[in-house]
Amino acid sequence: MCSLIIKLNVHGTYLYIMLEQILTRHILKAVEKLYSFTAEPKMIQLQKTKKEFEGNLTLVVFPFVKIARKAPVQVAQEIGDWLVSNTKEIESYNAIQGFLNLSLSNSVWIDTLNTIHLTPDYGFKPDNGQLMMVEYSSPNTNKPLHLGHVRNNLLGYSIAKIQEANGWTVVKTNIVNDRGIHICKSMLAWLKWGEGATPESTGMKGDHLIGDYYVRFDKEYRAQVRQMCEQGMDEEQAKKEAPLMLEAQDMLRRWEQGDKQVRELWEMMNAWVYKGFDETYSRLGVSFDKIYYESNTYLIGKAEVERGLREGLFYRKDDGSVWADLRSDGLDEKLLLRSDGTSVYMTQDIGTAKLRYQDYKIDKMVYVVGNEQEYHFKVLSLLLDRLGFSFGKDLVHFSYGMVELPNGKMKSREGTVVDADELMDRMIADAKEVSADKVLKLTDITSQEADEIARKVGLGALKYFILKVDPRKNMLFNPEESIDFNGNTGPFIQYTFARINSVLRKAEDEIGEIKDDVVLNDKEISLVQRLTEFPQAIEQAGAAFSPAEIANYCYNLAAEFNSFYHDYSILGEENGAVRRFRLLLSKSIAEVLNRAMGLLGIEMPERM
RNA sequence: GGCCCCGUAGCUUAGUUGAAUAGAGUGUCAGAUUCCGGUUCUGAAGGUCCUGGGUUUGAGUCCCAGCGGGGUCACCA
Repeated sequence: MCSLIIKLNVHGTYLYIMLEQILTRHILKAVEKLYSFTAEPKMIQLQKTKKEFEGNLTLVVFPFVKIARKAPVQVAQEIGDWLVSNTKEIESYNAIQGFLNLSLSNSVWIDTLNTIHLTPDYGFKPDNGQLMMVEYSSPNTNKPLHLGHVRNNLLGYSIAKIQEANGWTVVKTNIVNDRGIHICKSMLAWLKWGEGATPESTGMKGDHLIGDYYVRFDKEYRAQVRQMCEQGMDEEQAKKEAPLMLEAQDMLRRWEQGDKQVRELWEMMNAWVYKGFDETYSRLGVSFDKIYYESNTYLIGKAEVERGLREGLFYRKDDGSVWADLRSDGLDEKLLLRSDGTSVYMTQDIGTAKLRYQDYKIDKMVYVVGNEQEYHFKVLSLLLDRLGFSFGKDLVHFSYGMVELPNGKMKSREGTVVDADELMDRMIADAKEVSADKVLKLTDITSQEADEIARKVGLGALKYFILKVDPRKNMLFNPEESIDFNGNTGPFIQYTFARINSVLRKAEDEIGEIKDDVVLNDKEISLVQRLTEFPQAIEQAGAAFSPAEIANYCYNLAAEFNSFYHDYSILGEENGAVRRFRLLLSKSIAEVLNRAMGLLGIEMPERM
């Protein structure tokens, strides 16, 4: 029997032509024979049959009604008749209005499941020979990571995994904003009020220690401004002339001049922060292949802007500032160098791009940055294109919505943030509490294993909570309400996985390829059909830059399995052939769930 | 004000290229479980898909206008 899934061996990997494509071909042929019309594949609209109707896949026949010049039902019947008598995959049909519901033969499903089982990397595409760089995280070094960064990191890591599954070679990168006035503020506050405090002396994580001085600076600075206003000074003027601000600016100048003392302090404090970040990243389970620092790229950016100036791409105003005129592209004029010659954010991004382009053959550049910076990336795209970077024009700004608290936006300076480290601690503690009595039932478990399970479940809940929502949407996080562990959540899917594994452990020797002698029930068919949708889910998630689509797929698959599991026994099934089928089905589902959740950066516990 | 994004059950949300009676979760109420592991399953209740036009055999989805929310338009990053 010819396999329904055609396998083409290309460099050791498989290409799939799944159910829909096979059926599409059959239908094209049917239309050709019946109506002497060569239809385009685009006209074949196949969708999953709704559960209130009989069938697996449904053809929408409206597009052919005009060609056939017959009533929709009649067209559906004619195509249905043709398919049943001329193909071996389609066993029966029913036609309701303009909808042709097709039922596939039992052996199709068995063959499909066997193929999925025997295919390594099922659902993943072969190498497309192209390189995609994904920039994400991009922290400032003056404060610890908060919930907003968590969303960024999870989205960035996940999209990198998803694009890898779509055949790209992905380089994950991070641009650390390690220079600028904000860092000088932390440094200055530490000098003034730190009394030599170090992470070692205080027992604090370095990033938190520095963050406290950033907050301290702001507090003292505002007090100064208030005082100056009380003495009759205009607020705008006070903000500019407050001694603390002047000192910070002076420090930035000394930094730019390479002042030894300032540079040493800067390096010491940054090292503390990096150590703290590394810990957070590692707990969060994200990583980078290459890290860039703005202190290394801003000068390159300046040089690029000056080259653009020489080549007539940009122009200089009387005060010495350098600008790009983007009005012909519907945008405005954009500052590239200040009148004192120093660089701005845009300059740095140009420099970073240049350096990356030297380091890698980038075919596609993706920036994972909040939607508040959409204008910036529109401009950056135009500027890079003008400067001759091939990836500039088609760069992707993977723009995502803000995480809001019940009382509005998070503000680091005001201390109204949900700290990333604390949040992870809390999630893991919650997971531990929720599972405490259940884990105790697993008598052979060590406390170390229990901790590991709590870690996976707690982080799984957090990650899924964030990744399941459409990245474009702003999301609300209420610190008062804990993240759920029931319903459409990470632990729900993890639990399904753990449960399947529990079954499989008891029948390992029975798992393997199955023969064509089992008649499947509706839920089994539906589950196999779900499995066939996995490659599509990956493709769509990649095209739409949406980890949420993977999360959705996982939920539907897990929910459907649980319903099946409730209705039918696997190990208790007496018919050996049926039992073997159910075992293989369960195993395939567990594998797909595991791989899919892996694309979200979520680890799956074997037991929980 | 210009430009961009969002608006679906009380809350959180799914709904790719238009397609059958708009799906879930949560919360509320009512049930199931001799267990292969109840973080499960089944059911009830809950909808002017922001509003009004338009295109179409067919609109939550596409187009136009408006309303509401957010963002952005810095010699900040």
